[in-house]
Amino acid sequence: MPELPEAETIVRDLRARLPGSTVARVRVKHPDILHTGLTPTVLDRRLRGRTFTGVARRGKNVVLELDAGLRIVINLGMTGRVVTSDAVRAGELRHIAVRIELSDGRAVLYDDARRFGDVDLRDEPGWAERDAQLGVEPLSDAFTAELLHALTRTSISPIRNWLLDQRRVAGVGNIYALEALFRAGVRPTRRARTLTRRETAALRDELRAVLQESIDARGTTISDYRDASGEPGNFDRRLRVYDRAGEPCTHCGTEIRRVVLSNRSAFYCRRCQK
DNA sequence: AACGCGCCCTGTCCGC
DNA sequence: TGCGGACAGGGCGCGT
Repeated sequence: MPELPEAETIVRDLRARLPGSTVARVRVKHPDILHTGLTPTVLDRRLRGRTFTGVARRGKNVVLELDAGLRIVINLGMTGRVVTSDAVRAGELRHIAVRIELSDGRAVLYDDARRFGDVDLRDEPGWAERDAQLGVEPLSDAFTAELLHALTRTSISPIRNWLLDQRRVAGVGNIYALEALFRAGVRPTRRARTLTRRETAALRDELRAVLQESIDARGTTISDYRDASGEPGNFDRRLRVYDRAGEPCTHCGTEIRRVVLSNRSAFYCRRCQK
């Protein structure tokens, strides 16, 4: 579910609620969402008494920062939510996998119906390792047209698949990859290395635009995404191709097509996208 | 080495 | 109303 804009929205909400609070204890209901090697006992023991100092985002990951350089790294998978207990009604969350109880009586809750998410705990060097696995932040100054062009030269993958690989560009998922490709006039099936300089420049610009516009709208809610305040996002009304198979293209009226790439749907306008 | 596929798991929707 | 199948915003591990 959540891509960069949804993670960013959650991070901004938590940033207003979490720093300064101290962990009392941690309860894990579904240990299968813990990162490989991490156990409920270790998580509880290492977090007790630690104080939250900040909240950050890296790609699609929500990063809860604590003193002593500790970080809780949360990948939301398809249905993950991170909220503080004071922001939701009792009973609203039906799949709480991890509950981080705070000394002020509140709790940080990780809820995940499908349990595709991942909760990890990292010290400073451990975080550096994870950070290094992720590609460039698309909203950063480092994400230039030059860089995107250079990175795509060696790949024969369809550009949609290429964009989903978090080791290259961090934070782009299926929705925003397809929306950016539509705006840039590039078909999702095009092999990455065949994009012209003009096309990679347009794709870079449109990716940044669509991600920023979605952040401004507090993300996209298809069905169950909610931000850390429990509110749905508003960007779904602005989607031009995602999940619009059979509907007319907003630009030319041609029916939007659906194709399957690597077992995941891709949507495009065959007239507007070359 | 890079790539695509199957799979992880639960919920929802659609056709019969 | 019930049931089976398809599908879902992600990403890992595997075989090629």
